[in-house]
Amino acid sequence: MTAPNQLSDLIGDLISLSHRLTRLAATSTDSTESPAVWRTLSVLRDHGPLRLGELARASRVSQPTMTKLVHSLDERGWIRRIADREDARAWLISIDPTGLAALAAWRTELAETLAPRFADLDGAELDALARAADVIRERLERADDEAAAGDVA
Amino acid sequence: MTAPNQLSDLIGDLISLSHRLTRLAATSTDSTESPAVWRTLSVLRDHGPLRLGELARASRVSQPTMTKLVHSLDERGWIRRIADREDARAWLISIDPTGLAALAAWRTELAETLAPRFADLDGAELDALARAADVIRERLERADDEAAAGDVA
DNA sequence: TCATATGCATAGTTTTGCTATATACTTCTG
DNA sequence: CAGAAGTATATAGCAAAACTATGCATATGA
Repeated sequence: MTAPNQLSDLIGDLISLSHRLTRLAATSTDSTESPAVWRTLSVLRDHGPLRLGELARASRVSQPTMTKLVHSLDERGWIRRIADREDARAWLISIDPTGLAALAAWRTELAETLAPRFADLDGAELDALARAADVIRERLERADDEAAAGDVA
Repeated sequence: MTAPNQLSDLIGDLISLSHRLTRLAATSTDSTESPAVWRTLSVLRDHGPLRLGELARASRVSQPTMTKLVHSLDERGWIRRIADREDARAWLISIDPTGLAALAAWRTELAETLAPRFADLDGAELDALARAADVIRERLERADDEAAAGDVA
């Protein structure tokens, strides 16, 4: 059965599969970086510069956790802290070209490791994966926006 | 662009999105259980009874970690340890009806929380998600089998 | 200007998972 | 059949990652 008619089952399956896929990725590369590092860099790459608090919400970690993460990313030179001229308490965190390169390298390594498993996909399957990725990305962004509600107005 | 022509980009995107979706799920429910609990129960539900070591590989954790997990699941009554009559060192771990119910309850809670975000999907999008889930599941099982290579023959 | 709110940093703890190793049983060899 | 080697799980101890609570500096508004 390709299409469960219960949205609810589909969501449950997607989450479980995501868990397992995440673990597969985590154990597939030699990278010693935590998943949070790549998640954070990915968010920065997709969104552009964000305040530390916004970044924490988008990456779904607490603010203190993001403070630590940003610290370690900064030491590596993978991000840049730009002082917010409009608010001396705040920083804008932006991904450095070095970080972008590190992210790209990780994605390449991951793809090389996993590609064999996905090499035999036909066009329709590839298309389904790409469409699914788009849908999920869109819903995640929406969730981020809602989590940050109040910032904008 | 709906279909990146680089498989490699698609894989990178899927992994990043999985990370974020996993975090979204983790912070969306009131469940105090670790993701590993649900991942393990899901694997048991899909595969049926497995040896502890096989379960560790399928759930992508080390064997000692799975020993602890199984211990805590056992205390809760969510799984059963069945002595393997053919090998006194080994156990077959099977999901208990209670565990199945707990898993179902978590999936329901998750679906109720997340369904609003996915409520406006059209048929084609739903189909793409379902097909993507099938493809990913298949590749994960294949990865599991390879990790356990040697068991069968 | 003082009170309150907000953004980030720090401290300390809990959770989760790991590596290394021990124990018990099985299997193979002579 | 004894003993060596291998395999399945358990235990010990440690490292990483994320949390809550709280502190400090700046902003905002009466």
